[in-house]
Amino acid sequence: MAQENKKQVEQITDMEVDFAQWYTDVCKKAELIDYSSVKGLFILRPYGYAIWENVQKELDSKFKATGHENVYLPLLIPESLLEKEKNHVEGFAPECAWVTFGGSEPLEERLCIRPTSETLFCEHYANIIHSWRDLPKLYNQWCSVLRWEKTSRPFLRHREFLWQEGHTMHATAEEAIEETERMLEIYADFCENTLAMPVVKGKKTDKEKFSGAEATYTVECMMHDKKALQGGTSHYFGDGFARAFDITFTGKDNRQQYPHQTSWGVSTRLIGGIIMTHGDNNGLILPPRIAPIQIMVIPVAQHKPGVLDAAAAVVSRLSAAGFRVKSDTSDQSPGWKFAEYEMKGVPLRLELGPKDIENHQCVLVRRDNGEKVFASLDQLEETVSKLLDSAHHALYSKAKRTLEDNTYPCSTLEEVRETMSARGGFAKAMWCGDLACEQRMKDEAGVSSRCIPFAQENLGDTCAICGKPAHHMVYWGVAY
RNA sequence: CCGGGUGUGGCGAAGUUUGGUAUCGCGCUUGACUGGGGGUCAAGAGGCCGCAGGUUCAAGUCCUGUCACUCGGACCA
Repeated sequence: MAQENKKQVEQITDMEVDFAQWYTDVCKKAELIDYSSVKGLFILRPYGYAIWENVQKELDSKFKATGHENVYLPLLIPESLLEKEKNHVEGFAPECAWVTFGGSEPLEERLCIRPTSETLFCEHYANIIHSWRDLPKLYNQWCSVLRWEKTSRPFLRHREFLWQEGHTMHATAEEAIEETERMLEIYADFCENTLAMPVVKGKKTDKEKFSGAEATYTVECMMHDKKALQGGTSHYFGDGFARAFDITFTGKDNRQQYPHQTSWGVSTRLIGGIIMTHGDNNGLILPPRIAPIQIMVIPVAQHKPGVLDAAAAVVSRLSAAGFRVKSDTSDQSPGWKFAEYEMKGVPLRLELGPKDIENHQCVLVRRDNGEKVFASLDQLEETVSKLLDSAHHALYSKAKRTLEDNTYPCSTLEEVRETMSARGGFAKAMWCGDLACEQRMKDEAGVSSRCIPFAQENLGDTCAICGKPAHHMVYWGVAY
């Protein structure tokens, strides 16, 4: 019954032919995105935005469940404020956009359109944190930020993008580190259990860590083209920003001290990850737990008496059971509708025609594997629930296999270079910890360090690059 | 930012070499027949040829500039 090998959608370039073009085609044809008149600023169309709304809904409830509160800080940052933390401003200044006029009057101080809000949070925290009783502060904000990137691509690199940024302050370093790890765990859980995207959890090297952070943690995913995409990051700042912004509190011991800080975020880039992790040559494949429409009901021979009523009844039943369900009662042919919702990645299609109604059944077809089943209308809710669940697990396992099958242990730089140029994917190799070696890996093998995984393996005692004693096993790869 | 490619109804293209009435397919609108994998027929609508200058009697076509998209690189989370 499976039809996964049959090409149904001709407007989408095959990913084997041109992966970048396939990706762009899917974004456009599935109506996730449109271009605007300014480079790098994209329009999120209803279907694309709906995916983001589901991301927000899921994550927001996880944040709230772990004690975080939502806030909203301003869009603009005075230059003097941005400059307070040296490393931070060095990292972001090259890609800031500036407001220099208010109406027709030049401003006395130019204002940066936020590329991230650490500085704003710090300024605010300096005002509201005075005592150990004021800690911890667990804030999050959903907003957009602006970074003047030189090249842009739908979801993967926007100049303006939507994200959430959590910013927290803690009395001790231990607490802050714990928070950093907790949030990374939430991201990992969300990627795997909601988006069906397996991750490699780990720590960034100093070279790859966030500007101004003491440590950056990441979840790394692998795309269909075997390149890496960072799913989310969580940073530990120590008290560096607190010192720069003069944030102090009086401890239980009546001593003035600096609080310890974290920040963490995910962005609409995750949507690009979903597309490139699960999609195929017929278009998008959405994991059921994030899909805006989980079940599309397609009435067949809908002009015949009773068909539309039966379809509406199925929609209200499934909707009452908590599923996200729609029906397409337009006068397009059923075949057209099949292709359309396949392209849009709807996880489950429900066909309902006169023959089905007569037999008190419907036809259910899974998007991920094309499997078709005839299901009695009696246990419809249970059947649908099981199918969506299996689809989630199948997508996860498939992606997990891709990740594992394309991760290669390597013992020398030369081996990394050969493996990466021949097959792509991730290389795992031992590393001494020197920036020079990391740089050589980039220059000579074309890969950057993705992370130092929490799950360390001992592949040898010496650095794959210089041969000196190794301290870490690192995942290397080409990143988006 | 550097290098290559591309901008012509909503989409995909031809036309540019050699300047001379704006073309084709899909889609769209209306109607009829259809309907279990992108249906058939008929009649219609829709274009400042990316934008701005210039050359010319005449510019989609030639020249200059500019913007955007795209591929590769550099930069970047």
